[in-house]
Amino acid sequence: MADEHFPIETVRHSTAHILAGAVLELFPDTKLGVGPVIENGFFYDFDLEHKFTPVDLLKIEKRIKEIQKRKEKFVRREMPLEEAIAYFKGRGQDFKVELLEDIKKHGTTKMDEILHNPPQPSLTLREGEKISTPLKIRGDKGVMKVSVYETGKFIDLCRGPHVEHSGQIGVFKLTSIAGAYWRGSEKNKQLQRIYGLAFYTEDELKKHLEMMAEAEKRDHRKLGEQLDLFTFSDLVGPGLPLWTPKGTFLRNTLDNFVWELRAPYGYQKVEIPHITKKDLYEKSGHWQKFKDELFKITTREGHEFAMKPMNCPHHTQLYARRQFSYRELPQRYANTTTCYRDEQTGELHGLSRVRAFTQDDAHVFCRTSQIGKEISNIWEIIKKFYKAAGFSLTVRLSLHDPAQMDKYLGEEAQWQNAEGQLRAVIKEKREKAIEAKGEAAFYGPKIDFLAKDSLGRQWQVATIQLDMNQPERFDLTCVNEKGEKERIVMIHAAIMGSIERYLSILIEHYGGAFPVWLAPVQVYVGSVGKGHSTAVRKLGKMLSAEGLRVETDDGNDTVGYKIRKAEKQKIPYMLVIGDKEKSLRKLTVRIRGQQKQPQMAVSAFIKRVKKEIENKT
RNA sequence: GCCUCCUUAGUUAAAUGGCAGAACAGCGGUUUUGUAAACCGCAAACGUCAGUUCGAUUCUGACAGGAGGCUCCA
Repeated sequence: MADEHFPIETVRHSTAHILAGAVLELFPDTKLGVGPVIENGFFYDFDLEHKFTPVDLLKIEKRIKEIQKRKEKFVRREMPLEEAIAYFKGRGQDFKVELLEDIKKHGTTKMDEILHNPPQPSLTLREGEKISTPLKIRGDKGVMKVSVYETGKFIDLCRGPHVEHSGQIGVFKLTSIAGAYWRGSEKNKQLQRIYGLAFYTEDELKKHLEMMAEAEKRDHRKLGEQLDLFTFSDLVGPGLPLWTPKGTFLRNTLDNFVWELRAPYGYQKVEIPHITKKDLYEKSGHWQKFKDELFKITTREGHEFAMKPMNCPHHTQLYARRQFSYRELPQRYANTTTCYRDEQTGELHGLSRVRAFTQDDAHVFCRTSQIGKEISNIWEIIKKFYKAAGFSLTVRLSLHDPAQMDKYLGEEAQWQNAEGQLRAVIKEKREKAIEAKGEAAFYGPKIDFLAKDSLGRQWQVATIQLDMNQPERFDLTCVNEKGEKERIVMIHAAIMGSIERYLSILIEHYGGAFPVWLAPVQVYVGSVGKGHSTAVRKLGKMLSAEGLRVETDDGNDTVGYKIRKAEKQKIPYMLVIGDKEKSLRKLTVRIRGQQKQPQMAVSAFIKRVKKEIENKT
């Protein structure tokens, strides 16, 4: 058990240090990268000839435990920069030297910006520790100094703070070995990264491991196969899911739900081809930015086409078909349609990252004065949609990064304006949003929605994007009250984002046990014995006629076996028909995941199921 | 794309430098069953292509596919 007087980040960070120390003891020639704190634990990057194996992880764990017993003190020392450079150079710690040289040149290692999950160093210090976060310190005589921490023979460049001695590090477990580029750039050398978990107590670690095991059980790739929802084929290719009847049912049902929610707000369905001449993307700006990720097609006459990686440019051409009056605006075009992106093979993952995905996309073409109302409406749709599945939403305002304007279309002033518009909507709606610099799309700022699932994990889901660039590029206008051409704006609104990705989240959220309204099969009807087939079929027909999705089974298996099959398919209701139910006056109803079997009349059962469908529970 | 690891029936999986053993699912039969696995039988697999070897599912390499990361993500 770790000392709870220290913030958990400190405990994790110190654990990372001891990990590095243990690796150095076991593999003395190791060069050290960096070892920050991440969610639930830490990692440390190493460079050495030897390739770590899972057996090494056990050895390293053992050595860490030994160091733990030694209770080695974390001693903070301040060294003049030059001395530190010489020191780490002498030990062959080239990466540390590189970091120090950077401090010398730029005054910072820039590591925080580079790391994907920048550690949030805690400012809480233990008593008697005066200096905290700044890694570099300007000494009294103007000599630049850095802080190093010494534990036993191991010394690391570090801003601290740390626990007092190695006996106080966290209850930990080394979880995996992975490759990671030095400083996060694929141009650099790839180091070996060891990931670890660390908590205050055994109990917390155990709980976390249990959560991970539960997440693994719910892995949508596994459940997708078990529940027969989708599949992949080596002949078709990676990242190209094929949808079974049950999976297709889920897709359509979700899409219909979105459509139902959109209907009151005046959306109209449109349809577009899935390929285009490259000219469209040259004009939109996508070609220059994303040409490597496009699936390209050359026609027999030598013209270059591309599969559409998104729908907005096509939709602009729908709007551009004629001149609209301000009276006809907003024009709201909704389109559930598949997009294609040539993702790197290493990035593909189940349904969450694929090469062919279906967007529930909509574009609102409106006047600047209409932005607030339109975004507010989309926001309402999103809230209703995610509430139905029991997700709690967090909102993020994704802004541009003024330091990297080359990443974006348009001018700084235009961005300021667009972002101001979004802030105004958020304020007017009295919603809370965290602001995130550099998370914007290249054509405009976004309001992103993050959903927390039943295991407490957060996923980015819906997004509303304000685009002032593409209307400019495609010269989209309306005629205003004065008879002048007025520049319009475009709002991108996806509720699920991608159906594939949303389903991956939904499958894991429900653990495959979909609510009745979504379940591909809602009711299972099985027979007890030979004489009950007719009654089973009759009831099946009766329930189907009521619009329920029923699977009947009068095979010659035992009742226990039939129930097992239905439970494994996570069918919400199971009915067994035997002598007792032959008359169909009273049904014995088994509810998924429950042992009790309430008795009810057929009509009462139908009423109950229909009510659940109605309420989407 | 990069790093590490993996690839045996539909699925889960065992063993092996010299015939690949099983479970579940499937199919055929027996049984007619009361809420998470009745019984018997049958069929079905070493990802692909090279190399080493008398002989390769096993060793080596390439390719394909997968896993965990990294990079990327309109």
